[in-house]
Parts: sequence; structure tokens; C-alpha cells
Amino acid sequence: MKDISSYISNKFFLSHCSSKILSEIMDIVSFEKGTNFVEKDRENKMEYWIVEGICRSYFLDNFGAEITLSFFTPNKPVSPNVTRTNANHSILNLQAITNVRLLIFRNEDLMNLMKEHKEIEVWANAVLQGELQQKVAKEINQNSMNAKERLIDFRDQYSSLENLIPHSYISSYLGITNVSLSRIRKEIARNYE
Amino acid sequence: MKDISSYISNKFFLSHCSSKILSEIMDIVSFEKGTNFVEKDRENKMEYWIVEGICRSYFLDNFGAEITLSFFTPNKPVSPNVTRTNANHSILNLQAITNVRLLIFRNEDLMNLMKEHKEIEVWANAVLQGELQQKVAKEINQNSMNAKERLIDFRDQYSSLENLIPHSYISSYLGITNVSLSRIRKEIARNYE
DNA sequence: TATATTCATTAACAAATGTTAAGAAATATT
DNA sequence: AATATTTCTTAACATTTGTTAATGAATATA
Repeated sequence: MKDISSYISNKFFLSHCSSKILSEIMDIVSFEKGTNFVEKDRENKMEYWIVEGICRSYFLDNFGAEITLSFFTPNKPVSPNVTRTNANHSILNLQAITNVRLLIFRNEDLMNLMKEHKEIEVWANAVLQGELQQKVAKEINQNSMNAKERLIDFRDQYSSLENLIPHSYISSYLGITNVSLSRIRKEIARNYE
Repeated sequence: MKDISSYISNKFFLSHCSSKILSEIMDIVSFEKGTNFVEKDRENKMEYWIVEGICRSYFLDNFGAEITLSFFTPNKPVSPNVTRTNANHSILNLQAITNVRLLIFRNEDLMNLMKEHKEIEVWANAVLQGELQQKVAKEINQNSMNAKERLIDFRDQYSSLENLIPHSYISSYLGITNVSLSRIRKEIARNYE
């Protein structure tokens, strides 16, 4: 990318001034498909923003199976550091599902900018709030919909993802087995015949 | 309560100085069993801390059924404002399950204190982090355990609650029906005969 | 205390989801 | 292109969970 500042101005909905300031704490970084760029229990003090590609957060359950918690798509933030760390150590893995390009910056640098720049503070709080809202929304879905409805909802939220990533990521995200996902896919398809 | 400051000092694990400062923005308030002291879609800018009694957060699903999201127990915070509001409006209901006494204070007042008092900032961030951690933990449980295991886990976390509150609150929290909860209760009990 | 009301349990059955294993389809490797 | 590997689908069957309705237990109200 030639100009981080103008990318930010476009995608963060911030003034040129704030964008400029923010861009100075940001770097751009690329990871290959499959890379775990944050690992559970390792120290992590960074924030990420997806420019290109798709990521997910996941952890291993008691049987060693990977459980996907969230997907992250282009021009959106990855979960804020505070929501996925404990004493600066990650409580889950972040993985590039495709080749990705990310904006990366230190959480501490952002905190400092927030103190001095009201617009950046408002923006950062909105990002946090958006993340929390999404968590509550998912919890609500999980508790008030069956698997079929959850898949339909997933398709609304992540329209192109289903044909792009392994279904095992999706099934564990929905809290069902691969087999069950396959069954539900077929059932929904049958309704449109 | 005679002295909020000394209560805080005990339960918040803060210095006397910070406790004194915090106590000055806090009031104590009582609600009767059943009171919805925060209502969905209403403006809310407050933070709460439970001194005595039990509360829950809940919402109504598409069929009008109440779904419990969290329980709150004595000497612990209620979910921080930022995790349960959108543009200062509540995204869920907070209800007193028993008669309760709460510490109540304005989110804004806390934010101001955080800026000037490092110890209070650290404390407040820890409260937020604890809440987020709990959310991730619940999501993990929900996705990697069956209902029986979730009930056992619930009992670990909220040892006395099961005999104190309506089971419908617990079943919706666990994401199952009352009938299923009853069945699982019996099955677990049978193992200890 | 008697009655009404709400809540929890149980049973019978239905529906959804999990488990295992086999085969088909897609993708990667040689 | 041929083969190997991984992923997805399907089937058969088991288990879990939901639904409805009846009963019993606990609680509230008259």
C-alpha cells in the first residue's frame, strides 16, 4: 500500500488529521495462509486491522479439536487486544485463513494517542463497543436459534465465506459438527429447488 | 452500610487513598426482588457493583421468552457499562433476582478518575478484562461441552445459585429447556446414589 | 387453613444433532 | 496426467435435546 494514512482516512471514517497521526504508529505486515500470527499463552500487545484476506480466532478444546470463535474480514478490526488477552498474554490463537495483509500497531501507542486526541478516543471506543456488541449478538443467537437458523444468519453476516474457507471452521463456529453442517446445507438447498 | 470507602478497600483490593476517592462518586441503592433496574433500549450511563443479593442480565428472544445471559453475585461487579450499551442505550435488561443492595456510580465519573489515578485505571481495566474473559470462557464452554457438562460447570461457578433462583433462569443461561435441565439434574443425581 | 398459582418433575414421543464409517469430490503432490 | 491427500457428503444408527401434556411439589393468596 502506498499510503496508510489515506487508507485509514477512507476505511476508519476519520479526519485527515487523525488519520495522519494514527498512520504514524501503524505498520503493514503480511502473513501467509495458515500462519498463526498470535498464539495462545504468548505475550501480545498488538492491535490488528485487516486490509486484505481473512482471519479467525480459535482455541483447542479438551479433545484437541479446534474451535473457531470469530472470523475477521477485510477493512475491519481484529478483536481489540483487551478482549483477547489476560495480563498481556493471549487467551486464543489468531490465524490467517488466507494470505493476509494487516495493519499492525502497539496497543500502548493507541492508548497514548487516545489520551490526546478526542476523535481517536471516540473511534477506538467505538471499535471496542462494536466488538462487544458482536459478542453479545452471537451469544443471543447461540441461545435462541437452532443450527439451521444460525447458518442462515452466518451467511447473512459473512456472505462469501462459506465457499472460501474449510467448513470445519464454520461448523465449530456454529457449535455443531461437520456432518451436521453438511446436512443442514443440503436441507436449506433443498428448499430452493 | 456505614462506610462505603472501607467496603471498597476490602472488596476492590485498593489502597485506602484510591478507595476514598472512588467512594466519593458512589452511592448505595436497594432494589426489591424482581425489579428491572436497567431496561433494554433505555438510556443508561451507570456502573454497578453488587454488595448484597443476586442479579441477572437477560433479553427477550423472538418468541418473547426470557434468555438469561449472565448472573451477578455479591462482592462482584455487574458487567461494565461499555459491554452492555450502545450509544448509551442498554442492549439488555438487568434484574434483581433477590432483594439487592448495589453500589452505583456514573460511568463518566469513573472515566474521569481513571485519567488521574493510575491505580483506579488499572482496577477498572481489570474489571473490564475480567468481564471479557468470562464472556470468552462462556463461549468456549457453550461450544465444547454438552448440556450436562455445562450444568456441572455452572455449579462450580455459582455453587449456591441452583437452589436459590428459578430454574428457568438457569436453563436459558445454559441454552437448554427447563425440561432438559430437570432431566440432567436427575441424571447427575443418579450418579451419586 | 384452604385454595389458587406457579414451578419442577416425569413420561411419551418427535426432532435435532452426534458418531462412525464409507464413498465422492476437490485439492495437492509427484 | 496419475496418484495421494484432504475435505465434503451421505447413510445408518445412537444420543441428546425439544415438545407437549400430565402430575406432583412448592409457594403465594385469599
